[in-house]
Amino acid sequence: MPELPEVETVRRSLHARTSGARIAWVEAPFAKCIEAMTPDEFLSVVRDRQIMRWGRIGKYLTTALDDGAFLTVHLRMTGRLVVVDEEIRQTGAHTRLMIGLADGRILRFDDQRKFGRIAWYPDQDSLEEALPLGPEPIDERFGPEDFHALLASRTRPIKSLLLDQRIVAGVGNIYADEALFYAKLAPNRPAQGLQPQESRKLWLALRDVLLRGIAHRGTSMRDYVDADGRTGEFQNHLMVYGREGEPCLRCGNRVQRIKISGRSTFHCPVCQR
DNA sequence: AATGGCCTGGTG
DNA sequence: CACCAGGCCATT
Repeated sequence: MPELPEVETVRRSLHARTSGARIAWVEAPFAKCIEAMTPDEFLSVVRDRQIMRWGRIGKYLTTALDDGAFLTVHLRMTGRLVVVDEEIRQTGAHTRLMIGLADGRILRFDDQRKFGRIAWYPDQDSLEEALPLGPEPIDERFGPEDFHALLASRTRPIKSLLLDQRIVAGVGNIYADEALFYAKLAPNRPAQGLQPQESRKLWLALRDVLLRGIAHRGTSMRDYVDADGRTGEFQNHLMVYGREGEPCLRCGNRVQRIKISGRSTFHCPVCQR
């Protein structure tokens, strides 16, 4: 499930492979994956444009084109954006969109569950307006007091806030559970009940686990691979996520699974308080 | 704030 | 055969 570290890993591999490439053609076996446009309309705005650089905002991949326009790609659950070297238009079973590059390669968007979306924006302002996201937790300008202020006025469980992209951008189910584990906080604690020293611990844990996720090139539970088709390896370093019934790696008690905001939530009821 | 819909492959 | 996974959006 691509969260901030996975999307950042894809961004890096895409940038290394496709910056400077020119778009030649588009084919959309699943037209709905393009937001608010038909495939023909999409082709008309991206044709012959050069991909300048790949960026990331929260879980959105962004790409700047040479005419000032931007594309965004959201992989949602099962989306993959891979660069295919063969000139053959080889279609995978779940290929939803192909962006043909002038050099013969293909930027292929595969998505088993059809949740992922690509969008085009004429400029940076319209892009930012369309994505009302909170601050990046790994942004240097995002301090512990900023984080505490976001939590102070809210009654929802702390985990719900971590998952809310308008509060902080990029955190999903895996890294939320991991950060709460490292901060030793129960996921259902009301956000406003956190003491400044507790929110500071969570701030630290969140940044740490996201940066380590990036360093390990993301978590591959089932579908996730980067633009080169490589899996990540942070799944080998998870403390609680997916470990229901197994011993807590800190205290030995059983990891429990509960539901918060309709999401499976893995935690240790003994050392997370 | 909580719930349902979008989706499809895998599981019980 | 029913149900679950889950990010995000729309609806209540």
